[in-house]
Amino acid sequence: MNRKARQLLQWYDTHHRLLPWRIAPAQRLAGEVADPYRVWLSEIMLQQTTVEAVKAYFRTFVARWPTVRALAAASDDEVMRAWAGLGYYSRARNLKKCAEIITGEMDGEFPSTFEGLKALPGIGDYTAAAIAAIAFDRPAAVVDGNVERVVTRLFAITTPLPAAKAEIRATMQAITPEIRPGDFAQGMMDLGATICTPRRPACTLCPVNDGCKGLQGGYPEVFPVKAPKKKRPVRLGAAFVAISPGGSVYLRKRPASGLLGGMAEVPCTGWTARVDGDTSANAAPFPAQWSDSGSISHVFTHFELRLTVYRADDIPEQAIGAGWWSVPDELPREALPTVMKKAIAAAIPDAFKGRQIA
DNA sequence: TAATCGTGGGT
DNA sequence: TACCCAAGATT
Repeated sequence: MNRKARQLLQWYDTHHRLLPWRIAPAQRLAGEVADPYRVWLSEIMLQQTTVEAVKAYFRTFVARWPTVRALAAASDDEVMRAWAGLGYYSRARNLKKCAEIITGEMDGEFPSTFEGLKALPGIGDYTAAAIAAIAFDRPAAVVDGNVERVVTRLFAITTPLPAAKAEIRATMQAITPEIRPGDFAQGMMDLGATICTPRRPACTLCPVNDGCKGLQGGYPEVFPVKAPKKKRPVRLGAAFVAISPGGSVYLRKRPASGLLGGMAEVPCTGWTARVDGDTSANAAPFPAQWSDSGSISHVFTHFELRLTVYRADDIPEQAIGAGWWSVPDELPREALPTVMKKAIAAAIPDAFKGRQIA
């Protein structure tokens, strides 16, 4: 085993984070192996998402669906409702698809190889390598944002991301040990999350500082070098909150693909990342006494959306298109993305009973 | 390769 | 305020 891997594993043994999806150290030392289902579920949830945000969702999911078979047996809507608020909703759609494939075509067993895992929906290079290493003890090169930072610093890689990805992966592969590859991968990520941080890394506490080219150069924090990013446009639109005499809100389902695909919404004008929508009450989905309830702003990855919110009361609970009327008690359990909860809360301040929306 | 795809927290 | 960042995948 190479020197860096040995140092990193020794550090991980005493400094690893205790997380709900990891097996306890004592169990690990006793030879117990991680449950591939829990590893997979956590890795999907953790894609571009902070550990803190994932913890509660992970606990909810495993309590409700303890096995991949249980998840496969759930309805699409149940899964989308449970995922609401976590973002990147294609992950939830692919999660369900993947569970169905594993249950229906693989006898409930996850593939144990990188290639087999990567062929499944929602599993790309990172996730396939992570599951292979953590759940199946395969020496796959696990490269996430933490590893990109740690590796570019260790080896002073000056190629900008994303062009540097191939070089980083090859370097990670070269230092990944045959023994304990899963712990090595998790150790690299823990190191990036706690010591080798984006700003002001704690190099004096780093277990591999003796061989770090970035530290030797004097400015480890300049790594990884990244290509310049474009600025985020502002888009406009309107949202319409129709309320029945009983306090129900009219909702409809968004198209299965694209932004917020498959999630619930209040009727909106046709805003997209590229095009503004109408912001006037004239654009309402049906005629009513629409009154201005102010506006909300929501920041997506690639654009900012400003919605003018309109409200209309005492609308009879009649059929309108393909939507449905959601009673007050059900509203918090609908598959509403955060931007829609904000819009509804602008029109009905206590719609979510003071619960934290964002 | 470049866009698309959420949300929350930190500085 | 305005960025940056977070266990990326898909098209």
